[in-house]
Amino acid sequence: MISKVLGSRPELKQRIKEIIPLISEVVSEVNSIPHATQKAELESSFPELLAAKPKQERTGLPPLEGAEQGSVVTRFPPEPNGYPHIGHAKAAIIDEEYARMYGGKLIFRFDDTNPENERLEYYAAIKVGLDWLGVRYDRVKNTSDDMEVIYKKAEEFINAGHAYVCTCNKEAISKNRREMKACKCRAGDLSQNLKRWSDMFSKYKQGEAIVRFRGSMESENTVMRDPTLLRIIDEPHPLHKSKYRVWPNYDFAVAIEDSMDGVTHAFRTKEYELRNELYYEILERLGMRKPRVLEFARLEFDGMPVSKRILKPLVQDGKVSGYDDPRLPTLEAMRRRGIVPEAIRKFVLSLSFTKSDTLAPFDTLESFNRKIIDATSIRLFLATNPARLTVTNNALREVEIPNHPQKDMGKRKVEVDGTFFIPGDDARQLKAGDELRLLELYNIRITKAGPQLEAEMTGTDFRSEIPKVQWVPAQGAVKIEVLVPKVLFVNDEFNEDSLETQQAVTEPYYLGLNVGTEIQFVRYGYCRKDSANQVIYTHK
RNA sequence: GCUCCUGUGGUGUAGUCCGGCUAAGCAUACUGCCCUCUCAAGGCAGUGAUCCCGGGUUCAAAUCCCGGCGGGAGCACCA
Repeated sequence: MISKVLGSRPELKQRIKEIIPLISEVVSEVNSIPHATQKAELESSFPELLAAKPKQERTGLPPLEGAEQGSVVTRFPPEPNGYPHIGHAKAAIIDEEYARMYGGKLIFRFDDTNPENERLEYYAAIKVGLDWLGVRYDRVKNTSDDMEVIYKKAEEFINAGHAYVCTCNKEAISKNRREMKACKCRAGDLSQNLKRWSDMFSKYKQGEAIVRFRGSMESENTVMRDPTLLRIIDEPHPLHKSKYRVWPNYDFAVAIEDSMDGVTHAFRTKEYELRNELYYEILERLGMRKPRVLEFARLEFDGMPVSKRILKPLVQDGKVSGYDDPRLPTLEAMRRRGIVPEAIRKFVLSLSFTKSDTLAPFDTLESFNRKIIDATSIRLFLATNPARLTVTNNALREVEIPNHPQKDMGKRKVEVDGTFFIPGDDARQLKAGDELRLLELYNIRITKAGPQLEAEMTGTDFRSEIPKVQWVPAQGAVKIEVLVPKVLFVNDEFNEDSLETQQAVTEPYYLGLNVGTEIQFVRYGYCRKDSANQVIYTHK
């Protein structure tokens, strides 16, 4: 009660000591009145207090610190070294949402400074993925197009003594870092550094020399112990072939690019957090404008790894069919499976912008997806592990069945001749004498149970109290396979049963549907047509 | 090992900065009812959280302070 009063009248806080006795007096007075009388008093004098508050769902991301309407610039900087996945989606959607929220701009920048990893097909795949997601950007660029600027900044650094060229081998550098010791290269004078720098473009071989940031070998933050800024890579670049062989590494390139591109808010995942100090320090010494760097938790689904290190062998060993295998968290796989971009966006936003580690709930994604696709999914009958059913006194030739219970999606004509397939699971539970309704058709009573069921029609009127089952006419039944993706990894072990194939039959109407159509098989679940004889199970 | 980040129901989050208008909101999952020729979608209701633990400050702490513990990440010439 005290809290309530202070909450609505914060100015009374100063006089708290005087108020407390007053409040307790009033409270005990009210408490002495019978409950029913209290309620009646409330209803007559303050009816608005009893009205229920409307529920409100949070939408969108939390406000951005330091963001001004109209001047926010964000960027999505993937490396074109693999196929886009849910992790990319999260980053891109956050980048775009904030840009939109503040009427700003989104830059789509390929962070392609390691020619050993980049491939043309990945540039394309990432772009396709973004377009599919519906992420709209205001500018596309490649870090590799700015090499001249980056070289200029590197020279500026060397000249100012902020960087030096180190010719020690990897092991020595790593050892020195751990032991907080400087190597003799660090003490080299400007002329030596300049000479070595120019030699990096010709004389040195890959691995023989790197440009190092002059940080502090004693820093608590290991990132600051003279990290690499540029190195030699002789591999031809997919865009620039062999034009360059000295390439900046991530820290150097990103800081310069973000600053130059006018980025105001740079988002990255948590594992980069220790690199913030370096990022800011590079820009400080270069005298360049500093964007705000903010980090968020990685997004990964339980048992659905995203890492190339894990996925690549799976693809190579044929454990999965490719990067679009429906068990994978790649965008292409999710698309094939029937996950819709709007659902991914809603899902990502529901995760909010936080640094806490997330065990992502695939359930929630499915739920969002189901609500979206339900309105447009055509309803069809499917019988898995089909059992044959003969209705001995069938009198109907044809029925018309609506394609959707609420939406007007047309009707389909289904021919019947008394022989059907029904789901094996349903069939197994039937005994002679059981009554059930063949959905949208008529009621039957089982006369003979077993794998070859027989039944007689008992009426056409709809009866809500008897069980219902979907059916497929035996004549013209289309044989299809249902691919049911399950969790890929269980306890870090590849799940050999992660892809189940179910044999099924469906209505001839299926044949006329385009590949990619989302279907809700009644009483079974949502599936996406993948080919003439295969569907992929989306979710329940 | 060192350093950094993080810890709210089964799950994901809101609230935490600026302690009190909330004996913790929303979503998802689950249960029940309504609607419906689906075990879908939609509507309604319900179950479920000593706000990681222990101290402290205060009239008042999920929120502030101290100390633990759990989880994650970084310690590359990868991003």
